[in-house]
Amino acid sequence: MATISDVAALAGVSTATVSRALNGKSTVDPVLADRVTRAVEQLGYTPNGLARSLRRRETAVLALIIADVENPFFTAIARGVEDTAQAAGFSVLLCNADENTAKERRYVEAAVQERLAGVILSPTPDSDVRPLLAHRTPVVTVDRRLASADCDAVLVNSRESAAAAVRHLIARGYRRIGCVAGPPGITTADARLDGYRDGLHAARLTYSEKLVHRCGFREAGGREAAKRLLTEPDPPDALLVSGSPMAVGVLQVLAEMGLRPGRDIGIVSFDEVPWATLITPALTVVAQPAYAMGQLAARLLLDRIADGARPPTSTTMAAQLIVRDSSSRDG
Amino acid sequence: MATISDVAALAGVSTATVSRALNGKSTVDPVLADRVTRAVEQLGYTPNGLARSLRRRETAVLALIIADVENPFFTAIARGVEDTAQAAGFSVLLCNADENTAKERRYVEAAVQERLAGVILSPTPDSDVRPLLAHRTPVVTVDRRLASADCDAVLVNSRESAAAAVRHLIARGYRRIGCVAGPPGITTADARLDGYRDGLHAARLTYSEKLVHRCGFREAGGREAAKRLLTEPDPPDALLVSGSPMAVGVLQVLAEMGLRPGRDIGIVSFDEVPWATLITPALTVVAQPAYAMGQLAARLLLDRIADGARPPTSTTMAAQLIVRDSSSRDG
DNA sequence: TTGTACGCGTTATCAA
DNA sequence: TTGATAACGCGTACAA
Repeated sequence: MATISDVAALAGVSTATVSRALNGKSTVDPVLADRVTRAVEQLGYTPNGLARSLRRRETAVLALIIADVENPFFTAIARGVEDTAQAAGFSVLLCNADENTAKERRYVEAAVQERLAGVILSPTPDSDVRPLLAHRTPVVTVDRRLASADCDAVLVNSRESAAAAVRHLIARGYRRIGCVAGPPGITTADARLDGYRDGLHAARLTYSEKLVHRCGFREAGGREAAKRLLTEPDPPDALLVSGSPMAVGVLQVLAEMGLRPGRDIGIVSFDEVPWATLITPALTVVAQPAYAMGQLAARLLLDRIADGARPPTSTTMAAQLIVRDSSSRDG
Repeated sequence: MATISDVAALAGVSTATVSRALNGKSTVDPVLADRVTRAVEQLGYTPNGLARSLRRRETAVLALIIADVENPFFTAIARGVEDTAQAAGFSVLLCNADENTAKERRYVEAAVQERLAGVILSPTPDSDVRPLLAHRTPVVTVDRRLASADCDAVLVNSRESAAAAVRHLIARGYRRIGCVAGPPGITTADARLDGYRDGLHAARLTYSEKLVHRCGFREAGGREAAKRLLTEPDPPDALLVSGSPMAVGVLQVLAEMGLRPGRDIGIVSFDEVPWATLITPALTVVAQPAYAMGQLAARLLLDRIADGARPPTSTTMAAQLIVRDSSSRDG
């Protein structure tokens, strides 16, 4: 593969001149610049990004470490990150941690090794970002917050929106409201559960552990939770569900049991999905601004890459309750 | 940040020994190896992947360039690629080309610059992989085929499965079958349209351009197509749809027009989705083995990275028609 | 404005 | 087995 020396030789100039001509830093004689351009074309020369990064001591690559690539919420974040990064000339290394601490750790270490410019992470309870901090790699968390929070965070008002969802269900006449929550320790899961309690409390309804099931965020978790909660002696008459893959599982079980959302059991789920209005009754959701969250996370990270000294910020974005018929008795 | 020299100095050995101790290539005196290990820990040393790649003249990073990160079909591919790559010690740079030639070209050039080990690509009609081939970067196409096909390809029997879907609709009594197809030039879109014609032809049904609408693969495309086809004088009584985001658009329009899938209009869509059984009637689909396609594409690429000389292969995987009620008059 | 020469942090070669 | 040293390909002082 052609190197800068080959170009220099063919153009009859020094490598320094080639470098300058290509990077347009210093001014070079138009005649020489032209010779360089020709030589580049003739040789099909492409600068070696590795050598360049090594020399410049910086990379134009971000890592985005998310819990599940197949969850539309996270892919929307990814698109937001990617669009923003791309516009700034950065690439994005998408890492699927798969809710798996070991995989996440490998990715964190790879990010350090490859000297990536920064990392956007949706952390789990056992996330360890110390390798990143130790090497001064900027970190921004998205969706979830880190216990040892010494970095920027982009969050959603999960607690408030969960409470609002519960209040909505109560207003619609549901009284025995259950909660399908994510695993303990995951900050959004905990926050939504807190909001759920807040909502009950505000209406003087009593909280019961029998109405709560904590499970994985995927379809299987939703199935498991629905089966468990709905076969109890005194089952809930409504459910707050903590994500769209979970909601798929819950809705499947309801169908199998012959329960109709809305009429038989009120349903509100986190995350807007394209099929929300295709099912009958349509699904009431708490829509999180995933794309905007990704954009903001990327902007914060790029910002911090440019200025490492800025104090950490924490931004909370508002989710929006979209009322449809799955939370209405006559839906 | 600590370098290999720092480690060498602290351990009282040469950098060569440190390198050998860390890479376990040659055998080193256990005593020295131990001193190195301590020094590494004490300094929090992490090898510089850039310098290593530069010296070794190879990278352990693949690029996956796909048309749309928010399309579940592609994210399933991505997961297959990622799992396989990860197991082999490779990272995956996920690039969202967004059905946009310019973005794709930037990514292709970045792959060359960064000397990535290989590229997996779902090409558009104007994809240009010459920069990759020119630099001997291995390429595997997935889902779609490249005109100038000098690389491995992982495909689906799109034409046959489209024909099978049409035969199924005919067997269910639909006679005026329409097709919502992707943009011209995209090989899967063209193949599915060919299969659609095959299916009609086998049943001696006449093909009419009035029954075909070509549009983008996203929700908006599906909406546009459905509106157009269903407001014609003699509208279709069934539709073959070329992907799940498209299907969402089509189904929305049907709902708005008060048409019930199955009874009023038979529907078969490409790509299995988790919500297929949640809608009423449940959606008949042509399920493509996306995850397996991703796995295979990654394996082929890794294989070719190891042995560039192997002749190009083309693998076709079978899609599966999953019959549900949206293609049944009494569904 | 241009060229020389050095260093970025590794790994590989070659002697010892 | 170990160490000194030369690349890998580029950017950039510094001198001309």
